[in-house]
Amino acid sequence: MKHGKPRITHQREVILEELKSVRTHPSADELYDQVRQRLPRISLATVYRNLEFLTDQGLVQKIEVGGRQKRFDGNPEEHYHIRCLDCGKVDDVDLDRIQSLDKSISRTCGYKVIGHRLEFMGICPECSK
Amino acid sequence: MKHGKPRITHQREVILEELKSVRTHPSADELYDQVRQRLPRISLATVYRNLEFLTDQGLVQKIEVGGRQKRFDGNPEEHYHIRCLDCGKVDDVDLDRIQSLDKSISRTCGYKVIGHRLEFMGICPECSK
DNA sequence: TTATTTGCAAAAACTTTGCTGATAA
DNA sequence: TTATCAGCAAAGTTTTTGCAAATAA
Repeated sequence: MKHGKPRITHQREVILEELKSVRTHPSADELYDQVRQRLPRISLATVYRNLEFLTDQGLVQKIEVGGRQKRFDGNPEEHYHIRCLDCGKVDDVDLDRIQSLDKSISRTCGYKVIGHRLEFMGICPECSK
Repeated sequence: MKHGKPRITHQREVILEELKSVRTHPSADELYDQVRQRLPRISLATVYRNLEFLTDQGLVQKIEVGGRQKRFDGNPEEHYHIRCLDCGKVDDVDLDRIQSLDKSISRTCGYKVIGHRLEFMGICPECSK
């Protein structure tokens, strides 16, 4: 974005590995806690900067679901999520991306449609009990 | 939520009127600027508190699209939005709510599905020029 | 060597909260 | 009258940034 050739730093590798190792969709500070178990002296700013970097590189994705904090997903493929309205957990949803939506909206709204984001909301099995 | 019988204050009325009067989807501070033209001594905290109140009452809705700030919509009916990736503007999208999605997800993911949110992303006509 | 990255601290951006006086009913 | 609400200021939460030291290549 603003710099020259990116470097592969240890922090960067560990952040990517840890994010890819979980199926949850952690916020930056949750991932920070996780990464600190391997790199106790890492800073939260480094986690934020690298999550931004990895997102720009297309290696992970930033997901902006409801709630206050942004979350990150080790799977860069576009897919949909469901969020528990009780505990806030975010899971993946098994539904093919609906390509036809973008085309149908392009025809009606005057925007150049680039993509869409679909998020389901519900109560997870644990919270349902 | 925590109080007894709500009152109809002047601030509350003006905030609701102003939000209903625009088709944009202002953030709290944008609406604050707008409302201040009629109530110069209102505080941003009052705007935040009343937007929360009006949302709880189902008179408006809080929309949590991409970007940093939450936005508010004077139309409480569920509908979809499209956001310009260039200027950040949010418009309504003319597409019926896809009820079938919730049912199909209920069958596959174990969640009790309550609803969904669909947001399109694109470039608005002005930014396309 | 040297340009990029880190850690730290400070700032920024956005939102919520405590308190006292004002006000709707 | 009185419980709710507003305004103000302060604090809380999340994210970003400036800078000097560390480091990948």
